[in-house]
Formats: sequence, C-alpha cells, structure tokens
Amino acid sequence: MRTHQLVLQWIESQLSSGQLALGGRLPAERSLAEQLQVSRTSVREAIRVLEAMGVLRAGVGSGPEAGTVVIADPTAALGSALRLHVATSHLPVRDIVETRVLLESWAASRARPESPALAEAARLLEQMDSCAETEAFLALDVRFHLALADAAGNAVVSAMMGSLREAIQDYAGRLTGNLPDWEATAVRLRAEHRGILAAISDHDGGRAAQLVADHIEGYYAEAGLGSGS
Amino acid sequence: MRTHQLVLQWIESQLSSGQLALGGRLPAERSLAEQLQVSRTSVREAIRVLEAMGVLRAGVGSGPEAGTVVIADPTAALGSALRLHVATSHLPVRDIVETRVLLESWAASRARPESPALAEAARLLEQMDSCAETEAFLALDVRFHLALADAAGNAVVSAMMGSLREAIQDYAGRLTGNLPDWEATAVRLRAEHRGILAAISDHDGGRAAQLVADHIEGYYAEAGLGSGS
DNA sequence: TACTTGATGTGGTTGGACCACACGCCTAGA
DNA sequence: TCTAGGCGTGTGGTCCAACCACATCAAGTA
Repeated sequence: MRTHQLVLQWIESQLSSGQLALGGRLPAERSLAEQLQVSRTSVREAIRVLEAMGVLRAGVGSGPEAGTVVIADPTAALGSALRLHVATSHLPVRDIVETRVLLESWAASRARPESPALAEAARLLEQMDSCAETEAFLALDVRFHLALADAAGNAVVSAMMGSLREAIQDYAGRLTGNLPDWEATAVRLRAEHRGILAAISDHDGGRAAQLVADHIEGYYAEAGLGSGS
Repeated sequence: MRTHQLVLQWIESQLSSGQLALGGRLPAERSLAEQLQVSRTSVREAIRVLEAMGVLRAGVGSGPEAGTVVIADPTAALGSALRLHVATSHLPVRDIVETRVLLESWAASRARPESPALAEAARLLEQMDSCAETEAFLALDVRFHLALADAAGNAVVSAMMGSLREAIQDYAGRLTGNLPDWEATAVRLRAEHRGILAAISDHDGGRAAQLVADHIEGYYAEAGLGSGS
C-alpha cells in the first residue's frame, strides 16, 4: 500500500462515516501529515487526487474561504477522465455522442413538466431567441441540455451528461464551423427545442425522447461527425 | 496556473498528438522535471492524478515492466469518482441503480447475437451452473453483466457500467445478506440470465431490454433497496 | 557453464526550507 | 473614540536534497 493511498483511505472513511461532510474543512496539510504519521508530500498527493475528482477544493490564504474543503462536483471528475481517454483514442467520439443520446432521451422521457429544472430550460430558450451571437447561443444551448437532463431528477445521469458534454466540448465547438448555414440551423434548433418542451408538457415522454434523439443526431449529422477522432 | 497542472497539460498534449500512445513510456520523473523546468514533486503530483484516472501506471524497478506507462482503464477513474461521491451522500444509490438499469437495458437491446462478448457471457453462465459458493457465483454474475454491456459495442457505456458496478460493489455485497432464501434466488437468477440471452439470440431487443430491467430491479427489490445510503 | 554480486535506473518517501497569499489583531495616528 | 495601516500567523504552493526499496542486467567468479 503506497503512502498516499493510506491518506486517501483515511479521507474516504471520514467521508463515509459523516465526520467529514460537504462544506467541511480538512485538517491543515501539516497537521494531517503529523496525525497520520506520513510526510506532507503524501498528504498532498492524496489531496491532488481528490481535487481532480471534484471531492476537495484547496484554497490558499486564511479565513473561511481558505484551507481544503469538501465539495461535490462529480462532473469535473468524470469529464476530465473521459476527455483524457478520448485523447488516447480509446473512447471514440461516436460512442460518446451515442451515450449522450441515450441518457438525454431517457431524461426527456422522465422529465416532469412541473420540474424547476424544466422552468429553467424554458427561460434559457427565451434568452436564445434574443441572441444573435453564435458563441453565446451555443453556451445557452449547453445549459439548456443540461437543464433538460436535470429535470429527470437523477443525479448520476445529470453528472454523466455534464461530463460527456465537457469531454467533447472542444470537439463540438470545432464542428460548428462545418455548418453550411448557421442561421438556418439556429432557427431549426430553436424550433426543435420548443417541440421537446411541448412534448414534455403534454406528458408524452415517448415523443420527447424521440425528438431529443433526432435533435442531437441531426445536429451531428449535419455538422459532419464520423471523421474519426 | 499551478505547476502540476502545467505538467498535466503537457502530458495531455502528448497524448492528443499521438506522441504518447497506449503502452508508451513516460520519461523518467527526474528527467521530465528537468525538461519542463519544474520540480520532481510537481511531476509526481500530475502523475498521481493521471494514475487515479486510469491513464498511467507507475511501476518501480527496472526493465520493460517498470517506469510510468500509458494504460487505458476508464472504469477505474469513473468508478472511484462515483464511489467517493456516493460516500459524500451526493449520489444516491437509488440513482446509480436506476442508471445501471438504463444503460444495461439499452446494451441488451443493442447486443448482437454474434458478438464475442455474448459468447463470453454464455460461457460464464455455464460456469455459474456448476458453482455452489455464493461468493464465486456473485463474482461470475458481475462478469456476466459486464460482458452483456460489452456486447453493445459502445466503449463509453461499457466503462460506465463497470464503474457503476464498482461504485456500489460493497453495497451490493451487503445486500446479499438480506435475501431470505439464497438458493431459491440463485435458481431464479440463472433462469433469468438464460432468458436474456435467448431474447438476444432471437433478435428481440425490446424483450431483452425488458428482461434485463426486471432482472436488476427484481433483485434489488428482493434484497431490500431503499434503506438509504 | 552456472551462479553470485554489484552497478544502474526506476519510482517511493521523507524532512526541511522558502514563497505568496489572505485574514485578523494590534498599534499608531487623527 | 474611531480609523487606517502594518505586521503576525496560518494556509496551501513549490522546490530541493537525500535516502530507500525494488528490479534488471552485466560483469566477475567458481
């Protein structure tokens, strides 16, 4: 057992037992090292790992905002991990898109019309109407789809959706340049978004799921997915 | 930008550009530190992060098996990340099970009868017939379900299935103790497994998906999911 | 030829030192 | 008394030098 893994185990046990909860602060690196009888280096390596997994956030200085505190950002961990494995060409972009269609379709079929996340999605849609800039439009589009995923009320699916999006963020951005007529595409996307929300409002989960699948696959087909990694 | 993140960027760029591929070896920590003009500590912190994400594997000693090499184990990263966030009570076990049902049902509906992974699943089923020990049976059960997920041919779904399983491994193990009659349950599980494979062989993806969903949800219902974390 | 032994190179770990930063007390001035 | 500035303290961030354990390979020896 390597030393930093011992520290990882200790922290995980503190989390599991509830002695360390969301928002809680870890002991200072130096005192934790002394407490566990390991070097500060090993403590720091463990903290780095947990930081990369979205479990901790290290802040310098003094006061309430400083120190190493417990956060909860599953998306960060899954996202960077997926991105790295895409970089090694072991997770094809096609599979990521396919998984996104699967998750988001399910979320749409499960979304409750009265969900707050859905109201947020509707708000975002209005903002997109009065949005001429391509970049801003895409940013709102991302938030719309994430809100759609949240509406299903499944934290794991929400986190996975966010991480999938993050993993192919750059890739999707480059795809936009391939579109023959952005204005026309934007008009179509707006209409499809409204159709999805309408289906959910009608309690027609099956139709909503189908619309979402067509929406996503249609976009990638038009922008030219399939050129490999 | 913290120093170790600079190292992370460098390594990721090497992966993206293909100058560092699967099975390739990273420069030695000391020489990489000198090359990037950072301390060995920072290099090690970056390596730790990538190791936790299943991208690298560090090995001591000398020879071909030693050094820091590039691997591809997306399951490790997603699994430990999910497990940690379950520990912080921010990812309910119920959501994990629900997501597993979603992914595995989809995989079953997509699985091709001629897939090698499906042949592997059938082999595992035979082994389970001549398996009396509860623990060994469950181990084979895990491998069966992972093989089922692989049969869909989507690397992302396979990785996510594996990580979901890993995240609730301990939890599922404890559940087994709740079963009123293990022998009867084992008989039922065997029959359901065969039903799933039969549906796939019949090219009846819809039935296969439904059987998988019933199979998983039935097990957790019988073992008593819902007692919280 | 077969075995032993040492050199070499790898990651693993440690302790110490210094830096930048942010807060909060504490003092000097108005 | 009240205010403004400075300095002490504690935090993480970084670096260095050294040592250890381990695995391999090559040279030397029986």
